[in-house]
Amino acid sequence: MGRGKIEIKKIENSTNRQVTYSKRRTGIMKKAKELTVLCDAEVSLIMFSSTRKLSEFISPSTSVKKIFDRYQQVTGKQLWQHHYEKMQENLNKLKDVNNNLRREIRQRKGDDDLDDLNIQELRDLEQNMEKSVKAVRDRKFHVICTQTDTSKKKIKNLQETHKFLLCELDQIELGSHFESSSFGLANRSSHEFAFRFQPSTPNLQEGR
Amino acid sequence: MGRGKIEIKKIENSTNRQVTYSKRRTGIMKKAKELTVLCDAEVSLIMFSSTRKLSEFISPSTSVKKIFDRYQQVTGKQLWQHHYEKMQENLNKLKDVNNNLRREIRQRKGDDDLDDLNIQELRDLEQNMEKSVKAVRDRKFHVICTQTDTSKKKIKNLQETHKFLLCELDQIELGSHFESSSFGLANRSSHEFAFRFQPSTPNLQEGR
DNA sequence: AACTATTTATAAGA
DNA sequence: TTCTTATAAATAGTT
Repeated sequence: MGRGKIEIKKIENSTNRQVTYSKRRTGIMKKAKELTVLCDAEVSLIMFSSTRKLSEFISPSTSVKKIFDRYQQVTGKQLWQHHYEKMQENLNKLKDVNNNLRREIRQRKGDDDLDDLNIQELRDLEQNMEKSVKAVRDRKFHVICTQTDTSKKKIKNLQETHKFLLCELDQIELGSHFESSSFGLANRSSHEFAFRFQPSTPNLQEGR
Repeated sequence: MGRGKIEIKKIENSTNRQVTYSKRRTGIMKKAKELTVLCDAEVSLIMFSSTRKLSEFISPSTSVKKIFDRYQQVTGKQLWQHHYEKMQENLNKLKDVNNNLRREIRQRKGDDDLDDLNIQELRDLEQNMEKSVKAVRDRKFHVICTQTDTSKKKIKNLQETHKFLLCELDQIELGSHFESSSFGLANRSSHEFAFRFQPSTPNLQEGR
């Protein structure tokens, strides 16, 4: 339909191809619309040009998602469904595991769910829990011991620092007496004290 | 394009509509094919007739899935993605919950994971577990008591039955002596015994 | 983007 | 559904 008949094969001239695409795209879109209206059909027409540009026509009564869901139903091609179902399955499995874990915790908490256990199961559970309490208690003792140990060391450290300070103080007081009596500069001694006090106890803060 | 011009509106005559659909479907499919070949385009044409019959044309170089994936990419319309992401989110949440539950159980089992707890948490856990063990123990005792109780009742029941049987036996033996001595029918006594024995102990089986 | 000669699609009828 | 055919519509090549 045109000035001359053309062979249906790829148009090699890029410009020509583009022009033809544009013209025919308009044509096929019109056809799709007419089909929709005349025949009460649902049409989805999606086109990508060789330059990857998207054009689409969807019957107003529907949507791409609807068309596609229906397409999947009819063809039986699952495409995403598989992925989906696997996920759902996973979800349910996790839920199950979750419920079992919760139940175990409830039993171990003695909340309820104990009614389902028979005497032997109760005995086992009790024994198991005794063992567990012991483990927790052991761990607690261990922590306490460690802390006690640390405390002892701290105290020892502090005592030594204290002793050292007393020593220093003695020396300072001796010096101060000497200085003030020799040169009469007693009001300068407090500065001297402050100056010498701080740098000689650098590990006071570190004794954590 | 035909013997007469037609208005583009729904063809009310069902048969006509069907015929037109069939003809135009062929036409639009041909157009889609030509577009694909001539212009090196990727086309997806999906149609549902008013009778819900599916027809499709997909460019040979692609597939419905590819076309739709690309469509989603280009349009940004996510379609299924939302559903998907929600599911994934759910899955991750469940996994987290799961891990926390597992950790709690491990702590309650004293397996490991106790290293993360400080002294106060350990104390609380220990106390909590002591309480739980008590609950389990109580439940065990309760079950034992119930069982003991049931046993006692069973025994009592059996004892009474036994007593009753002895009583009956005595009477039978007395009767038997009397009968056999008075009328000399000693060989009939065994039947009488069997007859009277069974119906007089109907609750023997019920003592479970 | 418009024109138009020609091909193509198709409405109506068989 | 298919064929026929008159006619409407689409479009290739041109401007």
